[in-house]
Amino acid sequence: MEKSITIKEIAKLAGVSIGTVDRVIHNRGRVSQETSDRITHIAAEHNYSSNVNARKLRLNRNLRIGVMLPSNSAFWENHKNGMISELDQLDSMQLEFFMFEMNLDSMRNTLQGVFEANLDGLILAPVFEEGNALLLEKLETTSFPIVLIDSKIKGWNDYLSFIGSDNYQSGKTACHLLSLGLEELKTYIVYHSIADEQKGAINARVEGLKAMSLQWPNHQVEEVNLERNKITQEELADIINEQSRPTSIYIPHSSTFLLEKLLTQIDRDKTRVLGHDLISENAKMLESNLVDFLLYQAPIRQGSLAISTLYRNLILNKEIATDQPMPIEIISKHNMEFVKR
Amino acid sequence: MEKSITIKEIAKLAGVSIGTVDRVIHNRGRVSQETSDRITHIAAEHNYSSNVNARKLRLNRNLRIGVMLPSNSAFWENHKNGMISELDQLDSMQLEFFMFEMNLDSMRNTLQGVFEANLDGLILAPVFEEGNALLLEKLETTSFPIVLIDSKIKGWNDYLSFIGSDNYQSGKTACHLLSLGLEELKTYIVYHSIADEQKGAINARVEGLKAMSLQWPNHQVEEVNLERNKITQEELADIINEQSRPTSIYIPHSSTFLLEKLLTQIDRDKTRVLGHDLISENAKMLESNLVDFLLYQAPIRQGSLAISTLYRNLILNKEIATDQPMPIEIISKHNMEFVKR
DNA sequence: CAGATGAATGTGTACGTTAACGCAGCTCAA
DNA sequence: TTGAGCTGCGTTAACGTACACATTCATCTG
Repeated sequence: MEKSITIKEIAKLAGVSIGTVDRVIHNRGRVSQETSDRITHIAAEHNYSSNVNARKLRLNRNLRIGVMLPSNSAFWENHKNGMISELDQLDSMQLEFFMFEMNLDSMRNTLQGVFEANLDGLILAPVFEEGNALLLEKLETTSFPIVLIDSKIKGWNDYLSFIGSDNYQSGKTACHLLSLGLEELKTYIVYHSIADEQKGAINARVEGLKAMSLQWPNHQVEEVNLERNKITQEELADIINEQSRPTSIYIPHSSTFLLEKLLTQIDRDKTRVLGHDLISENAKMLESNLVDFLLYQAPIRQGSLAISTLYRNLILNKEIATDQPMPIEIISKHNMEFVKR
Repeated sequence: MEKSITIKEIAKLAGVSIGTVDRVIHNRGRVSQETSDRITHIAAEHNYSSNVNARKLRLNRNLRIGVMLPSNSAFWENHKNGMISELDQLDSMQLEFFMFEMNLDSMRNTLQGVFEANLDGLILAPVFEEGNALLLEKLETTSFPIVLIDSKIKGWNDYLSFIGSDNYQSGKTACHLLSLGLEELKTYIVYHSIADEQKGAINARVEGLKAMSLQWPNHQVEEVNLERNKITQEELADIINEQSRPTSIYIPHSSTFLLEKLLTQIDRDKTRVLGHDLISENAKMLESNLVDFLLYQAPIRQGSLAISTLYRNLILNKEIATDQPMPIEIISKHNMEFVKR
């Protein structure tokens, strides 16, 4: 943390005024090539970086950070809360939310808003895959840093940082927890009311679980989509209860709480249940022992990390890791209250 | 984030110069009571808070943060790394380490160093209980903020913030994981080479596990202290293997890795194993399936949180939560690589 | 050759806070 | 009576950056 050289010192070394140095540093032109080179060289040599406080004092304005998320989903509330509370702990930044629906028109509109807003940075959850082409068009022309959250965009890696967890791996973790201590197992992967924006994550999780289950011949896996298979929760409960083997239910998305009927009617002594995401409805189900574990990607922390990432980049001028993987947390009734931070 | 009033504005409102306002704010005296009251009143009314950037620019010095930890323990390495990497992401602070041994003389010496060092803040792990009286003496006279990490000090609550996890609760979590899916269970709590500074934590964990096990009559718990009971790992392995019931081994401290002999000789199909702390030796044991789970209190995050807490308090002048509980993380082979951050 | 043009560079000021310094006017002991 | 010291206050120079504006000087135009 040695002090960096100042523009004043550079000016003296280069034999010019600080105005000239300033023009070079912000390349605002109007400086001869010669002088410019000399200054650039000196700055590099002493690895100049601008004094954060002086700059902030001088500019005396908030950076405007855009947040572009799907609207109307409990899933993103925690991310938002994380961002807001982190912001509250920092300074010099303000948030502007741009919510989009999962369709092309909405995406187009929202994008227009985002890129007219004259932002200094953007936090983006590119979970609407069909809209990514639209996104890419715009993203390629931007100059401000972009933090991707939850998902990446195929074929584009000009982002500042990615924050998210590895869903494939969390599927494997799920498998491990479900089969722990058992000699044979039948696992039902149950889908119900899946939100579009979660589809990518769900697929990866299921693939992870399946891959892991193959390593162990006594573990049979079956997928049940309540809507598509036209089966009620009661009917499924009956099927599960008829199984002679130990069974487990894996719900690879956040709407675990919608399966209350199913879970109250199965034989919980014989069936282990694992869901995703610690939203409050799901927390209640842990509490009442309807669910054994939830896997959790710490959305509050993801949100706060997204903000602090931009703070560190834009305000403190720090290097940022391209990938910031989030841990997959295993939540049981007993550690849940400590996880919410 | 509306802008606060500036001293210049206060000065104008109070009809005095900024110098006077400054003296009042930093109560450096030499101001009449009348004037002082008037200024205080105006400042409060407009809830003045000093501009962080201007102050930092003016002072232009690093805050000196002391870190007081037990020396020579792998357990604290992660905390330190967390602090250092967080510091690297911030600015205006520098660390000074003061390590102590677990005896009164060392504690006395270290304390002397700490309080002669003219610090602006302190991060303290008060894990040497016998030394707490010594600590208290000094702490009561200090003016700088203190962040407690890992443990609190009985009868003293004048700290800025406490960062740590609930060991009693993590014992309960352990019990839950160990008994999951089983109809009866014999759990061996195994102690081996306990470091003094972990004793408090260990007791709480064991209490948590025992309390939880009482809720379930088929769960019998036995404690084995390898040193005190003069029993070898091989002998214990034999005893465990003779059990007809399913068994589990709970190691409530970080030196799980020292029990390799025991763990290689037990029947792993019948015995579930749970340890603490994701130090690299333990990680290897997860990897090689000698251990099923590790409970983890995220020391890297504790370290970085301690630093950012002081940053937010000292530099950004933010309110700080008195308690910052850390989640108890459950680590298995499959999510471990994502936890190390 | 006066005057305009424009490129290259210097100057001045502001951002808000801090703290050293200075200046009256006063008290009080030598 | 003098001057040392105190009280209450104002003034001012930094801190480093950013940017509007001013200055210089060479070149070009009519």
